[in-house]
Amino acid sequence: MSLPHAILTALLEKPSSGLELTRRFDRSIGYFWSATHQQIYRELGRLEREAHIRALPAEQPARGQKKVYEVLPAGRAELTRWTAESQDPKPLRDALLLRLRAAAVVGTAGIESDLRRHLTLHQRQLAEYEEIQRRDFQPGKDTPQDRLHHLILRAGIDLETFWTQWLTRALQELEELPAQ
Amino acid sequence: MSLPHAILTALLEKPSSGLELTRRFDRSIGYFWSATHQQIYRELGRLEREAHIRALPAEQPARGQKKVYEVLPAGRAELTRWTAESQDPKPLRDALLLRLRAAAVVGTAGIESDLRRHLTLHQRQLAEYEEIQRRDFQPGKDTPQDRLHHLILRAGIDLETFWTQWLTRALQELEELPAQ
DNA sequence: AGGCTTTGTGCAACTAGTTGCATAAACGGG
DNA sequence: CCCGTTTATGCAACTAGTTGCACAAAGCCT
Repeated sequence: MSLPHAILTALLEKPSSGLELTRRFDRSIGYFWSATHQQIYRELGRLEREAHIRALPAEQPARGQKKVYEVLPAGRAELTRWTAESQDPKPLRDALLLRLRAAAVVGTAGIESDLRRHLTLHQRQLAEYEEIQRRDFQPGKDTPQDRLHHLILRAGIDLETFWTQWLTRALQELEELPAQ
Repeated sequence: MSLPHAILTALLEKPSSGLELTRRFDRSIGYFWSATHQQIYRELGRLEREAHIRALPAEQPARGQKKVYEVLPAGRAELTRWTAESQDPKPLRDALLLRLRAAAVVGTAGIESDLRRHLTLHQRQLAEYEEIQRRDFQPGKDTPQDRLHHLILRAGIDLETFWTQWLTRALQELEELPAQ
């Protein structure tokens, strides 16, 4: 139930077309709420129907024609409401931990290479986040917005740090285990 | 695509009925792959149809009658295959980070109390994990199974530690922010 | 014996996300 | 001017997870 709110947030930051949104999701909001262009278009349709957003007037709004959306007051109100609403954290769901648990029963053969691959991916993601931090969060920039964005980025950095450390340890443990 | 494998793992650890599985999910596997009893029954049905598991012979298998399942060789083979298979980590999806990003646009009013609530919940979960660690992982127990289970538990502990630290910092930052 | 709660199983409808494909305009090169 | 690529929009079918409810047996209390 969060995709519409992710879109409202993105559109408030800057009115955009479906494709522009898709690209921006790939770079920023998508780091913690990813979406495909199909999802985004479907949701834009819904939000427009509910009068939370509207397409900016264009000359010839035809198929294959860029359509830029902006948020209406009702949309902003809904986002404000949702943001302040109390929501339960949803339980962790991680296939890798599950696989390790399965490996404890059927044997660890073959899982090591995938752990190594995951480690590389998380290291890469961590490097990307740190690059963003270096580039976008110089000591000078310090508006409330910057501080919040930095806080969110820090969550990403810390999570990726956790995974790289944990995976390193996991690989070490696997090595010490008697071969099965 | 992991629930059937979670169930196979649980059944290999110990043959069980649907309700027993549900309870065990609440205490162990469910910490990283939760499921409701409805999901579990549906999946048990599927797994039985595909001959990955079978119900242990009972006198009168009627509705409202306990049905204990065990894993068949084909089921174990499938679990072994899945465990060793290469799988991409799925991108982070976290509503709280999204809400904070929204708050950067529409204002942080009202979000603080929920952050505090989340902090309490994560602290509680952390305490629960640490209790399990104390109880189930004494220095003596050191079979390969124990080591893998401990490794998984440590992931849970480290994740909850991350969240408590990050939320503490987030609350601190919010306080320092000019009221909106 | 009659009703009340617990144990156990399960269906049906709904919601959210994913995958695969279709379509059209615009643009750039030969 | 045709033709392939890029930009842009979108539908349809599928998969997975959630929510709400139903129903039967068994035990337990009075």
